[in-house]
Amino acid sequence: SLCHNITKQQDVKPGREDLQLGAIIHHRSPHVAHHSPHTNHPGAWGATGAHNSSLNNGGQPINIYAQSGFTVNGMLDHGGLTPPPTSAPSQSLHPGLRDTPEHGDIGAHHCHDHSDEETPTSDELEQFAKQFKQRRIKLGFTQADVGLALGTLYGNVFSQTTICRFEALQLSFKNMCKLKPLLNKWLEEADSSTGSPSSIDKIAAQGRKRKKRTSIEVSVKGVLETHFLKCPKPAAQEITSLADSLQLEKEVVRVWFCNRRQKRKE
DNA sequence: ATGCATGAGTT
DNA sequence: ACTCATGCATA
Repeated sequence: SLCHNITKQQDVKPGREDLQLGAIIHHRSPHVAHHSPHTNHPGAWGATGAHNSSLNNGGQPINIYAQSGFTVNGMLDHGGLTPPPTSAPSQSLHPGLRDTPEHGDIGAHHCHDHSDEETPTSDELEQFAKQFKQRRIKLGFTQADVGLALGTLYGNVFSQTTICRFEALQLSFKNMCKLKPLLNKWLEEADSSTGSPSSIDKIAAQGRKRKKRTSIEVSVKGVLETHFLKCPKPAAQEITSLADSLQLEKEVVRVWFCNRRQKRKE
């Protein structure tokens, strides 16, 4: 629900005006091995390797996934290391909703005005995201570094993906608002920190079995796209028949539509 | 950077 | 069964 005003320009534009100042960060890149060439295979949940984003050793895919809990649709064993603390209120905010409307605060008088506590506007978020990225790069940190730092700093770890999406404004307005304060704090802490950071503890792993990512052929995607334009929210039965005709698992098609819808809102 | 997937909370 | 926040794995 952010992209309305925010420039979500058609991606893929090599040279953006954005400055990648010569901050050449080398750091050890976490990319690892690839494996089995065969793509999807209904019902095959290979244990996937997980690696440590930062300090990855020899490149050995450390398999942290246990054999125990499955995750077949809906059922789950909760094992996630989701940081429990902080925020809990996840009130729905309508997709199309813009700035948060002011509430008539009766009796609630907040006289302190910190740097920014109030909900930012889309433009402010855009500004911040841009600035954030620049400084992050100048300071020599990767997106993954930041995500990890947020964890050691505030207990909420985030992935490289999320930081990336934040910078690219690809999160919902609400989500952007939630993360901004954290990233802002990290930023302050980042350039002012001289050499105090220690922090290298994060509980290792938990077991989780994840379905191998299905690779949908381009031609098939085309068909899905076409259907999406006509009906972005197909009924269960339509999904079933569509999946059947495309020779995909129903679940895969269902998820595809969910993700497609979500993407549209970004 | 992005595609498909998971899971908690809603509808 | 959906939305939303989030992330592993991969391009």
